[in-house]
Amino acid sequence: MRLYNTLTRTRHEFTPLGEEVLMYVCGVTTNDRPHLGHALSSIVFDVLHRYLEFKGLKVKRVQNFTDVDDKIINRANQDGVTPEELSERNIAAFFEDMDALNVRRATVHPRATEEIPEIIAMIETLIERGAAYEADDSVYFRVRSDADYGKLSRRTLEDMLEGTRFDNEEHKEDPADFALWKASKAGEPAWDSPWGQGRPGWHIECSAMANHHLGRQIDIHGGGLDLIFPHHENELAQTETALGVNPFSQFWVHNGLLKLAGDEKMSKSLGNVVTVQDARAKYSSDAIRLWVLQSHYRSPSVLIDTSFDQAETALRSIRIANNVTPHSGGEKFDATPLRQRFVEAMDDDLNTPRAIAALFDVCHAINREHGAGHDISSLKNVLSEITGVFGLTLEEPEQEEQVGGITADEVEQLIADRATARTERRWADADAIRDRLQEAGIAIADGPSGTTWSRI
RNA sequence: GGCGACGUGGCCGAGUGGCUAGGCAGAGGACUGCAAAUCCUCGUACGGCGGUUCGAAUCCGCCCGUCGCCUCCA
Repeated sequence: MRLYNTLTRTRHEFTPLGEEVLMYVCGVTTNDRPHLGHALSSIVFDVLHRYLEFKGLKVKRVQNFTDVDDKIINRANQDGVTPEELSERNIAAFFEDMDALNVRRATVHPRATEEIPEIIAMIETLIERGAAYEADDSVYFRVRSDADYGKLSRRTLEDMLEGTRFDNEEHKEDPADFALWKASKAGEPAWDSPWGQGRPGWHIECSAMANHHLGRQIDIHGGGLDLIFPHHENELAQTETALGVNPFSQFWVHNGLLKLAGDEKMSKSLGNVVTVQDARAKYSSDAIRLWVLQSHYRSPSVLIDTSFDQAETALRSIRIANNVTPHSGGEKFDATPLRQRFVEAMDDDLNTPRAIAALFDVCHAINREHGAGHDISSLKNVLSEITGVFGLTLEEPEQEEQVGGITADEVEQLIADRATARTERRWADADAIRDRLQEAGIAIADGPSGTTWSRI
């Protein structure tokens, strides 16, 4: 398959370096519950993982938690809890939300605070190599020591310095240098280090965790577009310098960001953050995933008020096709060309919108060919392969028993009553029963072999 | 200021030179007692102005508009 690589700004053929695909995806900072942007990113890399497995590859995926930083400390103080408690709570929330969205867990979910020895060791290596220096109990990366610095975000140090105000309160040699280790203030979480009590900088965590769990060179490094600079630029510089490897990651894969109607960015300051919890209270995980996958992963995804409703409606037709039971006999329909369309779309830089078009065509073919008396078992197999890669469960939405909630037995009884009314041509009575069922959230369909029903 | 992305039919959203995207909404038809679902058919879209070309949504130039990053960020 071909994948777009932010480092080269082109698409090229993806081949893992070793027997297993090594993939590192930047996870969340545990200062709050996950929002839809986190869900979007997690779903994208979950689908990439699933698709690589579909292609027969073994995948080891690591997704970290940044569980110590300024935002966590501030938020914990504000909420009157310890940073550890806050992180613990939000890590639990992350798993709760992502599990609900059917995002498969990574092979390893390391936490920065549990990787302090690895982080310190890497910082020491950087100092030994002359790429880092201690100043005022903190340690900084010497950006000028890396001739390649800026290659991922394609900006030069001059670009960065121009038009940017660096705070120079710290004792940096160069304003563009960044912290590897931060001396802690009183009352802040702190670990012992050769430079005194402190905590790791943001970027070095990922370098250390990727190295610890995946090795010195990896295949795919993922994250949101907003992480390219400075996070990934710095992570790349550190790792390539410390480990003497180039490239640290074959592919840098970045997902586009979630936007709201009116091209507005979702952000705390605008007060428009939609949490995963809020979204899944109203919509199925399938609808959220389908919405995410209906636009290309590198494009910005614009969430409008009808987005999830549209996805729910679209999903119903996929479920209907999924519920069709193939005839045992009949001419066999060959689903290979449709499967091929799916594969070609996914092979082309994970083009899920085109892959979804193939999925809907599979659904239409199921209905059409089954209606024509053909054997659709191969279509059903392809449908299940595709929905598996997309992580769609196709479960009927669990609906609370509505006002005048109704049991299955009662539904069967009402349908029987209606059948009687229909044979007696009492159409008004029959329609009244149908209306009543509809109000209770039951849809019925009259088919050649009788009436079937489902909760809507 | 630097770097980058984008502007597609009512809405969402694929598509990098000729060949059906797809979804939602809508219209007509088939089926049905009527529906629902399903199936068939339909919209001839590509910000504007030029240019290149036999041919452009797709390449080039200019203009208009929108957005992202530039040490909080998936």
